[in-house]
Amino acid sequence: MNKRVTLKDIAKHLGVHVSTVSRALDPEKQSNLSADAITRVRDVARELGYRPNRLAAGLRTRKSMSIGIMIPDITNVIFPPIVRGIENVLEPRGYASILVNTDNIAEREGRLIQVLRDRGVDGIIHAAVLRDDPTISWAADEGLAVVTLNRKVDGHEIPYVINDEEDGIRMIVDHLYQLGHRRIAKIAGPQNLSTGLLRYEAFLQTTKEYGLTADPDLIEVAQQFEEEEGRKSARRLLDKGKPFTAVICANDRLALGALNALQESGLQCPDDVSLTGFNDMPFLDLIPPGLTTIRIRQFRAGQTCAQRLLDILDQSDRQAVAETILPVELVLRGSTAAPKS
Amino acid sequence: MNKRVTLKDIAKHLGVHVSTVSRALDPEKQSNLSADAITRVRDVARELGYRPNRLAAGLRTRKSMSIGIMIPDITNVIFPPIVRGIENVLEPRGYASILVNTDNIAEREGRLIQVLRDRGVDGIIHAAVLRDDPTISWAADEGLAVVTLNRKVDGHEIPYVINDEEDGIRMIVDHLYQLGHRRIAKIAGPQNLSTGLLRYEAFLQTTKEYGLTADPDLIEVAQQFEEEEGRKSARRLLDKGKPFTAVICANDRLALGALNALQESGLQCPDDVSLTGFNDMPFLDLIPPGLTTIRIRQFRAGQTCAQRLLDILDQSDRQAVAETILPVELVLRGSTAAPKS
DNA sequence: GTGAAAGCGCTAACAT
DNA sequence: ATGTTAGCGCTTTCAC
Repeated sequence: MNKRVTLKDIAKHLGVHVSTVSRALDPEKQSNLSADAITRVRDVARELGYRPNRLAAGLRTRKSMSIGIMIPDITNVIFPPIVRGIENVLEPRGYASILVNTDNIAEREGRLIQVLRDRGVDGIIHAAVLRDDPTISWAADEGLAVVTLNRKVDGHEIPYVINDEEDGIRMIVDHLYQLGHRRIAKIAGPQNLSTGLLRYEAFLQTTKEYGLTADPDLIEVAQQFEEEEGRKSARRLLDKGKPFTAVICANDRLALGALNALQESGLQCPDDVSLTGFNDMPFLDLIPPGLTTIRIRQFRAGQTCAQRLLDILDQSDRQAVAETILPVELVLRGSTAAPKS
Repeated sequence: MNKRVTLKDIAKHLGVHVSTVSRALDPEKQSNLSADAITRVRDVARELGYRPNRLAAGLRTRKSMSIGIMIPDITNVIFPPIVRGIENVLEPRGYASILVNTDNIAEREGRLIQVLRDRGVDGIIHAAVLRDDPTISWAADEGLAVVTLNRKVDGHEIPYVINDEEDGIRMIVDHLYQLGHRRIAKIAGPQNLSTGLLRYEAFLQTTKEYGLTADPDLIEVAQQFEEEEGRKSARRLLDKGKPFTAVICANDRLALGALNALQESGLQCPDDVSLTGFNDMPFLDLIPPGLTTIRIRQFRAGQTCAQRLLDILDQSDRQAVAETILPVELVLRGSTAAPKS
């Protein structure tokens, strides 16, 4: 356990002042130093195995070169690609990321923002999707650079990156409509999450445009984006006895749960009921009958978010592209077909 | 963008010295302070919205209260639960984690260890599984607390947490043997990863114990733990023309690829060939015919690793439980059955 | 072109 | 029980 080499050590070694060493090691400041001094410092630095102490530098410059990533839960398969996308952009620029999981609990989210701030992060990418929380606005007010993913925060000019949820739902409704479906049920996601709300609203809007009757009995709202909730919701739809030929689910996991419920009731997908998801999770293509879904480019969303954050960090005026809407894509698989009748 | 409240601000507010404020806010140091002073400081701290600057504290105490987590790739579904398990233990204790992805590239791994050290992490949990890299030993030598997951580092008393790979393979071989399989093929994983090597060695050892002939023509070594490699390896096995009734794959992804190759060749699983994986990835149960596999408790592995790291961090003597072997579990599904005859 | 000095915010001896 | 002083390692004015 040898003590770490500091600027002072290098300075002592060369008989120069620490500030000289500091300058020699900073590409920006080398201009006003003798070329000779620069090389000598660099050589000794390498020789002694010098590594800068970023905490000390950060304390002085008030830039920690670290950012916080807030997501609901890394074990949810849609988030790892987002995280990787973010790091793909940030890491080459010298930023480290501190990852925190909010579990969609407001209290936890608030606490974690504090934690991130205490650690001096320069910015936060907020991919957790609670619709109403005051803390993130507060963080932005406090001077932290913030970009949200999948959400707009009302009353604040916090830049956001969202996927085109509405277009996704539109493509699904259109696809089902073209196949001949007219009685389309909906299993919506939690309405306190922006994705849940947006997809639900888009469903209502689009079905209306297509002249489909919005039968309240054909709509269920799941409390969580989880298989079990999808199962229960589908059960409730079936129990009501109202006929339907297709079910649009707010995400893939709800759809997988619904699929399970249908099968338990002896219904075949897509023969008896067509089913759609949203997200295009990994491995979804391997699960029969293959879920028709909307593909979101999670990796790219992460990259884009990170780029927006860098934009803000680079230009101190804090003005950056306010809105970015990423395109989504319809993926056709075996779970949708023309209704029998 | 208001400037942050510091200890000095509180001190000025109360007309006391910063050190008094510092002490009043530190639960450990409150003993030798008047109860009155403590409450007054706390009240003002809350009133002004004081938040400690951990970078400054860390610079002074040489403890950043942050740790590094090194994994190959967070988008690999087996790692998120590990990460969550780690944070489940570390976060309540006030540690933040910096996550880095090595992509199993030695050069990248070395660089990232440096990055973590530059940021003053107190320790590293190393869940990347390259078998030979000098850098992690170097980090341990430098005084960083290190725990590895899934790997022992030779010649260093670095504590490690591993899953009982050998027992897993043994259970699989036994299961297939009981079913009546005698000609068992193997698709091994990359041999530069400890899991790849350990599972391969366990296969050789166990089949020998069971008196099964180790036909080199029934063994393929995949270059990556990926579906496509599994597919190719299975293809090569089939092309050789040697008969086999079962294939033990080094992990689930290789097995899924192999399954694909079998099906393309018109072979049914398990009717013509039984197939096994390793890990029990999420959603694996939904993919037909259901892969018989070994379940690893990833979340618990993460928790255990974190606990070991805390052990080291807490007791300065750096002596902790050197080895932890976690039990694994056989999960029977539809991909294994008795050979046709 | 380089040195001196100050200070980021905090903690930890050492006083009193 | 509290104040004084020093310093973690770095950057950055201001001198010369």
